[in-house]
Amino acid sequence: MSRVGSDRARPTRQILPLALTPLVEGDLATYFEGLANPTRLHIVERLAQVKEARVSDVAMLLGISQPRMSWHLRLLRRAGLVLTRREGREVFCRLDRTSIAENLSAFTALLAGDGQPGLAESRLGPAETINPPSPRHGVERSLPEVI
Amino acid sequence: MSRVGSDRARPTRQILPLALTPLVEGDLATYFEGLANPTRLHIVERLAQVKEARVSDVAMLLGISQPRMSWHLRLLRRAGLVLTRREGREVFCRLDRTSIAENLSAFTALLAGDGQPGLAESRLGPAETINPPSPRHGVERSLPEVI
DNA sequence: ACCTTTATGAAAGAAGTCTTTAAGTGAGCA
DNA sequence: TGCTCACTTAAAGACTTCTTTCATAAAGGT
Repeated sequence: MSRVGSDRARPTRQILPLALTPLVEGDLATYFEGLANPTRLHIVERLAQVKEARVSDVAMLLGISQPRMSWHLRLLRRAGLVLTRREGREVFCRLDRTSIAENLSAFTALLAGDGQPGLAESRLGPAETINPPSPRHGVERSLPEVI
Repeated sequence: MSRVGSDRARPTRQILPLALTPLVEGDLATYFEGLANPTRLHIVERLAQVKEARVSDVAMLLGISQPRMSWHLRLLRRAGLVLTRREGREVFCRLDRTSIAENLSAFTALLAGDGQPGLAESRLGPAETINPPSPRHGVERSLPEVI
């Protein structure tokens, strides 16, 4: 996409006036971008097992260089997946479980079909009986306690 | 990444022998890649509201060209987010809610710290009392019913 | 002050994503 | 058979992401 700023820069949000921004999709896309890479998923996996760890320890354990670790850490922070904290000359990172939970439940809300139905019933295919008739059939808003 | 094959091609899985593949990270990264783009999130959002819809209807509603729709549909299929079905000369698409739920719970399992602890307790930071002491503190394996 | 350790930043190049235009495929209809 | 509709695929180019190498900053020990 476009964002190149210094960490908290978001593409869509930054340009459009607040009232017109899609909001949800922009933020969620940034969030999932943080997870859309094997290296970053490895980092997340490690941090999930260990609560908090020194940046260089994680880098060494995953066998990646220091600048590379730093790059991915930046994306992870921007995505709201990881928090970092300086202590002396070391930096510790850990999962931002609150933000993670918020984004996940925003996503499940999206899956549940929240928002205006758009091309609702009128634009359904001919053979339209795949799912049994239920007001909003599938996804449920369970999971808000995923932290 | 690398995958360019004809839709179901996955990078890591395809090359390494089955027993040695990282599995989780590779698949999850592909899955999240499908969600890491505003256009695709819009498609997913629409499909969540409507169960099933003609490809061209979704494209028109989102104001994107047909090839562009097709491109994103391919990534969505590869990510296990969307299923398509041909009927006559029209193609209908819908969310693959089973696959979505599987991937989401794989992710929450990862967040819960499943797998060997790696650099576990020995590598924790000095001021280590951010979270109250609980066996595996945060994320819970709730959500398997997210379809 | 100097030196060491650790983290971040910048630049450059390879690789990947995304979009458009144009061509190809499959299914229905004349 | 030919024509049209509804999609998919190919090719090319613009733009991003990712990685490496080199340089800078920040903190602490000597």
